[in-house]
Amino acid sequence: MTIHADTPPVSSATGRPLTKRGQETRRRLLEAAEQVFADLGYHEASIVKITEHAGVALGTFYLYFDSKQSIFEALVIDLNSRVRHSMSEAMAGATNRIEAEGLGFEGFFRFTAEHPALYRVVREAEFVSPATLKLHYERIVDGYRAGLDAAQRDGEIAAELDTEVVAWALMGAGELIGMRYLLWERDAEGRPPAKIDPAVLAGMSGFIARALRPDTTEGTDR
Amino acid sequence: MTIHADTPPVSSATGRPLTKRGQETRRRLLEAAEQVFADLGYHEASIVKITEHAGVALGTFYLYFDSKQSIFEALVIDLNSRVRHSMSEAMAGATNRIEAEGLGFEGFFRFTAEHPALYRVVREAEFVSPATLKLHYERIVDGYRAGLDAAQRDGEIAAELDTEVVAWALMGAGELIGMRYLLWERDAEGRPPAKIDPAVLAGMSGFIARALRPDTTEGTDR
Amino acid sequence: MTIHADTPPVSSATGRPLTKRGQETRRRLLEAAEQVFADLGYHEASIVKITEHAGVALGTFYLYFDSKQSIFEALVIDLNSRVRHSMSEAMAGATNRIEAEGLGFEGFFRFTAEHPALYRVVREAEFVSPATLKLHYERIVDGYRAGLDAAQRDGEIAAELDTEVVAWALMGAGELIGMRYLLWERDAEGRPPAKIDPAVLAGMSGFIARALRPDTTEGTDR
Amino acid sequence: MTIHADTPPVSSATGRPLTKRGQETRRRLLEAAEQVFADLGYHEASIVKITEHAGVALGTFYLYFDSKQSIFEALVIDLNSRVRHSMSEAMAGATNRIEAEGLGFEGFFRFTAEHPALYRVVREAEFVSPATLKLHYERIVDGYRAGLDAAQRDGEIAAELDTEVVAWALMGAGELIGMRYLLWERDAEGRPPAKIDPAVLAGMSGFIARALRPDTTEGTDR
DNA sequence: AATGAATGAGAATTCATTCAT
DNA sequence: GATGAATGAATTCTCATTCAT
Repeated sequence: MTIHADTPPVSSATGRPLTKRGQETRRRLLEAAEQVFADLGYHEASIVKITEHAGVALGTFYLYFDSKQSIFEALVIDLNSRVRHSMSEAMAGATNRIEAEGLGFEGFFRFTAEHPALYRVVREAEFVSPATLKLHYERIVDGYRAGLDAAQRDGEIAAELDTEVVAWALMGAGELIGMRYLLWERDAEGRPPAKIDPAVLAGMSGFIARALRPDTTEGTDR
Repeated sequence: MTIHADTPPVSSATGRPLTKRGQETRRRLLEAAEQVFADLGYHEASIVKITEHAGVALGTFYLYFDSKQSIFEALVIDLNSRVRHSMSEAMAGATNRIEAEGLGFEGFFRFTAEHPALYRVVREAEFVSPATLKLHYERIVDGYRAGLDAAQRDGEIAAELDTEVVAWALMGAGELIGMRYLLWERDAEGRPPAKIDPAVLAGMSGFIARALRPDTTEGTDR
Repeated sequence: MTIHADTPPVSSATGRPLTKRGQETRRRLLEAAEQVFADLGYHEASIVKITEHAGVALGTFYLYFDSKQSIFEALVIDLNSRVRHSMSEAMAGATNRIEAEGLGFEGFFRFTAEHPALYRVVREAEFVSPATLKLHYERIVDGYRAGLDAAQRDGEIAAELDTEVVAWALMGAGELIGMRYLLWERDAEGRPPAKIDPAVLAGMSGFIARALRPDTTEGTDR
Repeated sequence: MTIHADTPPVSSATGRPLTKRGQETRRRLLEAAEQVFADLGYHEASIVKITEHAGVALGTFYLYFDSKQSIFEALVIDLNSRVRHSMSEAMAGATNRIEAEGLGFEGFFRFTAEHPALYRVVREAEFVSPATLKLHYERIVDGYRAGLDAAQRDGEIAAELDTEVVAWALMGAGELIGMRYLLWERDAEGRPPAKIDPAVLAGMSGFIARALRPDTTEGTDR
């Protein structure tokens, strides 16, 4: 579970650049935060728990982050860049847009299964840091939408679709499917599934394919 | 904003049946809680704020509810029954299933616009009371699914759809659309819209209609 | 060491009027605060120490005061009204203004000896609550000045004196004399004096009398 | 604002003599401390702020001073020697003792106007380092008193005055006048006065002159 | 000499819950 | 039924000081 930063100019809470040792400590705090937030949610998590998990003293936290909220925001942003990375990687092998959507969801679900923090943390962000939450969704939706727009231009999906609305709908669909079939699902021994049930993924992909496909017959769009 | 209980045998925290005066107090507490939770979210809300809003003394709260969590759960359940009522009412006028889905969403969005608490409160429930959250979603999804199953039997929607997966996807899609276009949207004066933008609703309905429509007669496409 | 309030409409931190029990608790907190601030100064004092001294729980403090600063301000104001009371009582028996000034100082020193908090607390107020400090000094100075003005009108003290400047000078003189000869003075056993050394008081009174006395001779000026 | 030390054998916290570079660093720390303490008071000041202001690293502080309290004491002592220097310089031109007192006050006020730190810092010393505070006052008072004693011997001031008490009284009077008319006074633009209002100085000098002047015999004054 | 990361005790403050009236 | 004073555990955050580099 490495934190690969979108934010290479890593700096402390006071804005100073960090020494190597400092960067290492900051990284440990972020990883601990991911774990703790994922396990307990934002409100049950505490800075004490994060620092204990990270193996540093309480005061050390404040060398790197201003507050619980600020590490939370850093984490959401980090997770966001990782999930998008995971999705675009998954979509790379697609031969057409509709297939790409399916693969994108697969990447999304894979990331979710491996990082349940994403869900928990993001959904709690609504009250904690609405702007960050918005940013998170918008970034994903923007990516979706760009793909849908391109596909529309190429005639691979129906021209009449409102790509923005569709992108938000797909985002929401994916989120709830992930919650239902990954976070809530338990096998016989009460363990969460390592990956999403292929049947569910197929059902989801089929649903999307049907919604997106261009209107039949001789001449398609508009 | 009346609380019309699904739970008519209203009783106090101690399990005793309530006098008329008691029922009135309980109702005022629930209404205050809806307001306060909607405004502040679960964690920022406090029992003092709820009782102040309700115009009763702090101690009175505990005559009616065991804890902060318990009034929260009561509220989620109440809201759930109200939103489902709102949706089925909206769907009543439909002439076919696909139209019904669109109308159902309209009802859902209308309720959301009028009761933003639903969103906020429900999404926070994940950590506060996961079982209640599950129950909330499952109740709605079950309704959806029953409709989809019936429609499938009647050939009004595609037979190959996995109705359970579709129901969860639609639930998620509706939730995020509502969040994006109702809760986050602001007009020029910074006021939230009273109802959802018809274009968005149309986009959403079209999206769903495309996804659900049966495959064209003689030869299914693709 | 009773707190006799200038502020009879005693109310809690939230502004509500208090029950009898509440008033009693508030009083105990103020008395404890006087003790603790006097012993330790503002910064070393802590709310825990105050509540322990008062024999109430930590949280109880916040039912009555917003913050450490707010109880401090309440205390300064209370002490101010008490010291002025003590001074005017002492001056009551005087047959002329110059004698009154001497007796006023005596009252001031007596109060200081009995309530060392006044000094300590007031002098620390400069950074903690400058407005309160100003108010404290101004109230005393205003009293002084009014007396001096009246005496001037009656020809009991020199007409050429700038009564405002003199009032501030006397206030400062009294303060430092009190500090030096009451707070810092220790007898053979290391105990503070119960009252000021009469010789010092005489020296001080003489000094003031000389400064204030009207210019000699036949006809007082103006 | 140079720190001209009374303590030429400057040494580090460990007692070692300092190199030239070390002396420079120490000086910068003291100057920064004067600024920071003056602006924020003792408790709000922090070592980080002092080192940042001085442009050195945090750890460097402890090469030169044992603790926050120790730099504070060094500063009080430095300020004390400077204010006394300023006063004796001002008194140098006097032709008699009573005039000298007036000029001394003028010097005191001038220093105060230029170095508001003196006040703020000294008055906070009561709890932080009582011994240092005592020392500060005693040094000034001793100077005063020596002058008064000499004047008494020469018959320039009244023989019956208790010079020690008078010296303390004058010290206190000067302090409060300075606080009131320099530190609290603000012109129309909210800026502090660069020097004391001449009318106040005259009022103060007159007050002192009256108090000190020898008793008439046949006809002394004016 | 200088640096700055790390420490951890201690401070203020909040709030769900209890209970005597 | 209703009240509201009291509780105290838990939380966030600060900062003087230490020490390895």
